Amino acid sequence: MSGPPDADPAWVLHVDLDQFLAAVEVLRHPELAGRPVVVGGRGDPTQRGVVAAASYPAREHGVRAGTPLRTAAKRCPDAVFLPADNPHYEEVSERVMAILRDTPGAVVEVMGWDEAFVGVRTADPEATARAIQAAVLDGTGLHCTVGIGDNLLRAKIATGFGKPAGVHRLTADTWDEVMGDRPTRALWGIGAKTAAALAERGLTTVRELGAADPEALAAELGPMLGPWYVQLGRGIGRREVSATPWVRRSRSRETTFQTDLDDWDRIRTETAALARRVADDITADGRPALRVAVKVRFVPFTTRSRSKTLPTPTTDATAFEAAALEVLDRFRRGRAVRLLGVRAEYEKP
DNA sequence: TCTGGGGTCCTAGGACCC
DNA sequence: TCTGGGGTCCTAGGACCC
Repeated sequence: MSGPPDADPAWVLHVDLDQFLAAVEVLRHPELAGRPVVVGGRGDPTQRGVVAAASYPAREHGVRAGTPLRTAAKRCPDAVFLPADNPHYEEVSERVMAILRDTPGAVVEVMGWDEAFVGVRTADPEATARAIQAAVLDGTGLHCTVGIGDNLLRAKIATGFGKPAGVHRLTADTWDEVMGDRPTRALWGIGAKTAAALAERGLTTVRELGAADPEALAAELGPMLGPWYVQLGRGIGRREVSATPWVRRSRSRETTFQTDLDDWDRIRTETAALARRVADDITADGRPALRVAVKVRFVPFTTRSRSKTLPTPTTDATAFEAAALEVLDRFRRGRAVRLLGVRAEYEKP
């Protein structure tokens, strides 16, 4: 499917909305502009919960996604705390994605509420990036950053250099110069645990990882993961943006309780309620569940899961609930519980 | 720092079958 | 009788991402 010889080159643009949830809240509460805004949980910093998004003024106080709300309130007492309003964010996100799809010649692959890859053929990707920024701002009032790359990995990483509201390009030509000396943690797909595991093997920088032996890492870190990490170190990744609609593999609901649960009857009741919510979701999806899983987080924070393949795939709420309770009863009782979760798994697409 | 909620994919061991 | 090898499914856990 290569184009004519003089066709414009293919580029991957990674479009990422800046401080998305906080920006959306400021849009509908204009008096909050310029103030530290923290979105997360029920919007009550005395309750259990973490920050889903913080505005830049809040980030200056060390508040970021994942910070416990209580901690955020200590670090930034002047912050405005708001509950997460997911349905609204979904709606705004849809409008943004529609704007991206209106980009001439664009293939759009949505990655989440606030980001998407856009594949385009052009001689001037920066111009396309600026046009997208202008269209998104004009259509929604939101700012975004655009990373430009010769594959998805590099475009995604480029975005980090363009924040906020900028455009940045990262390609094979500049990879080593820009990324070579950085820690492996800077790569998309390498988290704290993997970075530590790599460091134990003497691989601390992106350059070192890229020069590592894939076979050796396969033996130590997994047959697929090991070689993939080396590819990451080299900046190699998928080049084609896919517009194929995403097909979900599972549905889940979970709750952290404000006070720990001791009573097993109550734990069963709560599990049954979660199972019914999941059953509603799978009914809405119109796909039978093949498997049910129950997750229990015990005090202080030990998390365990149990699951079973259903004798018959089902969308029936009563059967699903009964199966969830059956799985729950396989846990050891007697320890206090802070979180319960129920998940349904679908057939592989 | 006292740690949400919703997802995806990979790994490894055991069961089971031929 | 004491011993193969491959394939697939099931299950639990880990790691990562938004």
